[in-house]
Amino acid sequence: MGRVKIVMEPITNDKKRKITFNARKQGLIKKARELTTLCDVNISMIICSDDQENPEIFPPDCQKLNSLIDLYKRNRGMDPQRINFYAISDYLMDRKMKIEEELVKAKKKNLEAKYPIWFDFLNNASELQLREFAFGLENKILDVKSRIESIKNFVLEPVRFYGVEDNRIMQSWNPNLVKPVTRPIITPSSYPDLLPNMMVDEYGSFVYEGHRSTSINGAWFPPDQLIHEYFLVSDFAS
Amino acid sequence: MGRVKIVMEPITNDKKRKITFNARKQGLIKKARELTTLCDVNISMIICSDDQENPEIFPPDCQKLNSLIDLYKRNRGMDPQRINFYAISDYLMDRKMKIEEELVKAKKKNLEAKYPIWFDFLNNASELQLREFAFGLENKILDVKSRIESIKNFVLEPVRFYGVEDNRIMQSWNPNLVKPVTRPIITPSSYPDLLPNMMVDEYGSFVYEGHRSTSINGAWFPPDQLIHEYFLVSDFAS
DNA sequence: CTCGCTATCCTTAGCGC
DNA sequence: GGCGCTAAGGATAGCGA
Repeated sequence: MGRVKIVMEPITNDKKRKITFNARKQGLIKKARELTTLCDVNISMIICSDDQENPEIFPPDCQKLNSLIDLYKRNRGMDPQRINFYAISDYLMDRKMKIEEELVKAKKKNLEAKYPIWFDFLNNASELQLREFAFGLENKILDVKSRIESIKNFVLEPVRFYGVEDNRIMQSWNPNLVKPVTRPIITPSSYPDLLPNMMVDEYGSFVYEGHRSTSINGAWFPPDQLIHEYFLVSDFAS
Repeated sequence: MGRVKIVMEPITNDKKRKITFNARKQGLIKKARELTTLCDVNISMIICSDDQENPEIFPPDCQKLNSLIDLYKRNRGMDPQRINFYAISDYLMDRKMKIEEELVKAKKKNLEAKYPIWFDFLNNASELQLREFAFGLENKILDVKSRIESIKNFVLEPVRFYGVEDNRIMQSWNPNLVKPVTRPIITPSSYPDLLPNMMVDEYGSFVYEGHRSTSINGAWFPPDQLIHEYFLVSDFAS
């Protein structure tokens, strides 16, 4: 966009937010219209801002909007097994995009630098230093890649729900099969970047929207580590 | 977008359409997510393609989607006066954007030419020719401007519904007050660029989705001319 | 508030793997 | 099918009228 790169966080300035809202709303609707035209698909959209009295809709024809809503409700809306499946994946999608953005930024920086710093470094470093440095870099790359992959896989499939019973990790595709926790107690302060609604129950499990998540050997795992851990233990769990 | 300018018409090539659909769907969802984050608004979206079994939704959390649909239904969906108001405005929005695109293109062309042709023309033309030419240009500009304005005003407000009774134009904000036509008969072939579903009834009125539009003194008016005509006669009609 | 402008960032069509 | 790349078109933040 123009002039500066935009950081993805709520705009606090009222006037600026309103202007941005109108501009981007127009853009969004144009994109939806284009997708509809180009690919012959049906799109319905409801945009609801506190500043506006009425929700904005696309397409402008109410009947088409309603018929698509009905179609959706018939296919999926009434299926209780699907409800809430994507509650966490939304959060993870943000994380994934942020990580990928960082990767792209890092790549770009390297390209822009075009190695002049590298040659200086090479001339002044011992072989051991170089090996250590390369090893550290490779580890970092692997780390980032595996985190991206685990998040990607996790997002592409429906979210699994986790619980802990008798020191074994329980997981299920159906939230109803994971024993719900009735009394959430503590918000874990050691991980301030956790899901805002995530809490810890009296058994030491993560709780999200009434269902247990997991803790392993008494250690707390932020959601992405938790997923990674799941992939590690899944081989001998099934 | 890349390499070539895209014409806004359905993509017939199956593979290409699918690829474009996926790419643009991603983009659309990203834009929706950004708007949500930046401006703190609620957006719900259902994307339904024939190629996919399930409709794609945004946000991925069904509950949020459902609650926004409910909010919309409470506010507007049940209001019969609003149903169908925007059926024509969708078409007009396309027309408006096409006209504006042409304007921009023409402007650009003039700028790029940077007047060399003009000076040649000026040197070889008589004063009368110049005056006539200027007059013609001014008229064209006014014409385009008024068409854009009328379409713009029309789109910004709810669509009015038209009918003809006793040689007088009838218009109403409520489609139920315009006498519906029960037997649509002829598709007007003289205006191939009319709304695809628009037809002419036995009384010589345009018919769109069961409601009369208008004809004046036996002449057919394409939708935008029709609107222009409405604004001209409205002064002494009320 | 709306419009136009412009610099800059973002999206994406086409291509190759 | 997907991924990565690149060039071109498109969107838009900030500003001024």
